Formats: sequence, structure tokens, C-alpha cells
Amino acid sequence: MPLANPHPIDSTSVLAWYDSHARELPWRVAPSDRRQGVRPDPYRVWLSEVMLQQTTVAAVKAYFVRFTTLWPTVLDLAATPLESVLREWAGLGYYARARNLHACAKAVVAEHGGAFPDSAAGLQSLPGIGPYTSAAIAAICFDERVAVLDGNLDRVLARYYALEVPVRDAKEALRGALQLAVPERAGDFAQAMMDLGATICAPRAAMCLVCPLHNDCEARRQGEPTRYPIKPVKTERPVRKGHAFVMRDAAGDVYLQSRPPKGLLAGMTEVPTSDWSDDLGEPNFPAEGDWRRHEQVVHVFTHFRLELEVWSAQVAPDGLDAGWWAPTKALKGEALPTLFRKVLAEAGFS
DNA sequence: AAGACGGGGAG
DNA sequence: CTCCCAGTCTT
Repeated sequence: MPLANPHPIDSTSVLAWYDSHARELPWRVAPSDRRQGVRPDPYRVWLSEVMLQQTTVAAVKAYFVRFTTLWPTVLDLAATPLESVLREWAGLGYYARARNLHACAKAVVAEHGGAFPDSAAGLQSLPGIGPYTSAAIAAICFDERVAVLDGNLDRVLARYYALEVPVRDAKEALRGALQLAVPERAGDFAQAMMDLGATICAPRAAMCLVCPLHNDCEARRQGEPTRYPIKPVKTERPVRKGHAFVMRDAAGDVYLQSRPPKGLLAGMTEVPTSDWSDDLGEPNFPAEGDWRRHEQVVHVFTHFRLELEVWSAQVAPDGLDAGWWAPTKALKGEALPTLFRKVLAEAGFS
């Protein structure tokens, strides 16, 4: 897939723009400090990059501050139980990231003496670190001249080159073009391009008048930059239905259990539910009780939409031994994904 | 190559 | 409502 725009990306203009417009972020070393020799902490950069996978900056900030307060170094994180990490990750989504985060911390300590590898190739061998994250850490922390290609860059480059196919079908062509532009200040360039995508070349609005790549951008030249990137054909999202059962004992405690270690919401905490299937069957209550029906809870996952009928009752604890009874006050600290927090709120437990 | 895998904010 | 975000792993 050849690229239409013959102009190489002008990294000098991009860096000049970054020097005066860089976002201030909790995990970032400002370009002025970076140029005076301040080095980013690979632990903090790694943590931020993993949190930012498919997740917005706004959602990440509080989690990042919380994690770095609890665990200031990779040694602290490696020494903590996985359950603590899952508990703190609850609500951020994509929970395999939390498991890989913990596994990665332990690997860095056990196999690398507590220091992250200083190359993209070395980093990518670690759990949860793929092509993007390895390149990002290597560029930002070590100024390795690698192409850092994320969703922002996909959009910026698709517009710059007026790419007429979905990004997925031209990923390597974009990577090659970007690679040719990576300057000595590789870390600042990577962050500059991401800031550009986040603040100037945004998904629904391209502020071309203030873009440092304005002159050579093919999409701007054509006059309709938001036509790019070309979207792949989307598949419809199926609906699954089920029942959720919120049980309380005589003391008012709530019955919780752990989800299986693999699959959706792996290892996280839940209330018992029926199977989730195409059609809603009759509720098969897990215990005797005066069951009361609440409003339906709807939760949208990436690949399906879930509609859960919420039921609650006071029950006798007999036979319920797979999980545990949690006081209402302790719910906040449980590893409850947003779905089950919604269910509990619907049943009157907030 | 395609699908699994969360959640929230913007428009 | 739709879109999509500093992607990775599995099959």
C-alpha cells in the first residue's frame, strides 16, 4: 500500500510545537526539563502506558496517582498480592492488564534486577507489553529512535497521507513512514505526535489552522480531513440477557464471589448470576427467599450488550459457601467491576 | 486475520 | 444513540 503524500513528516516543526504546547501530565517529564537532562522514571512511564491502553487520559489520572502512592517503585508493586492490584484496578476495565501488570513487575524484579529493559525489543518480551507500549517506553525513557504508533497516530497519519484504506490494512506502511521521521529527541517526538492527535487532529474535529503539519497534510489539502481514517465495516453488537441475584443475610451483609480466572472480568468480584444468553429464561434463584425484582441493568461491553434483571432477597446462608459475605461498608474496597457496582446500586446497595 | 476483552466521555 | 480512546493476547 503506497502512501499518497510524498512529503516526509517534519519532526522539527512538530517538536517546536510540542515545546510550547505539551500537555502537563502526572507521568510526564516536561520538554524543558527533558532537555536539561531530567530522565523519566521507566516504572512510572510503563504504568501510565499500560493504564492508557484503550483508555482515556482523563480516566487514567486518578488511578495513576493512587497506584504510585500505594506502590512508588516496581519493587513495591511486585511485592504486593495480585488481589490488591485487582482491587485497585477495579473500574478501569480490561482486567487482563492488571494481571499482566503484576506479572510484568514480578518479571522485572526477578529477571532484570528491578530495572526495566532499555530497548523496545527487550521490553516487548514482558507480559502486557506489545508493539505500542514497548516502543513508547523505549522512546520516552531511552530516546530509542523507534516509531511509536497508537490510535492517535493512526488518525494523524491516515489524514496526513489521505489513506484510502482502513488503517489496519496499511499499518506497516504507516510505521515505515513514521520511522523515517523519528528524530534524535525520539521520546519528545512520540509524545508530541500523541498530543497532536489528542488536541489538534482530534477524531471529530481537525484544527488544521494551528497544526504544525498543516502545510504538507494531504487530507487538509483535500479540504475534508475528518473523512480519514476510513472506517472498517462494523459488525453489529449482539444482546445477551440474564438474571443477577443480590443476597443479604440477617446482618445485612451481601453475598459475593470470585469470577473464574480466565475470560470476561477474570478474577474480579461478582454477585451470582444466571447464564447470559440470547433469550431471558425464568430466574433460577440460588436460595430460598422473598425475592424482589428491581430495574434492569444494561451494560455495554466491546463485543456484546448485556441486560441483567436484578433481584434481591434476604436469605439463609445455608449452602452458600463458594463466596463470602461482605458488609455494605466494605463494598467500596472489593474488586467489583462497574457492571456489578451498577447491579448492587440497583438493588439498594451503594 | 479475526475476535475477546471494559468503561466512560464527547457530540 | 454512536464513536473511540497512549492495545494486547489468543485462536
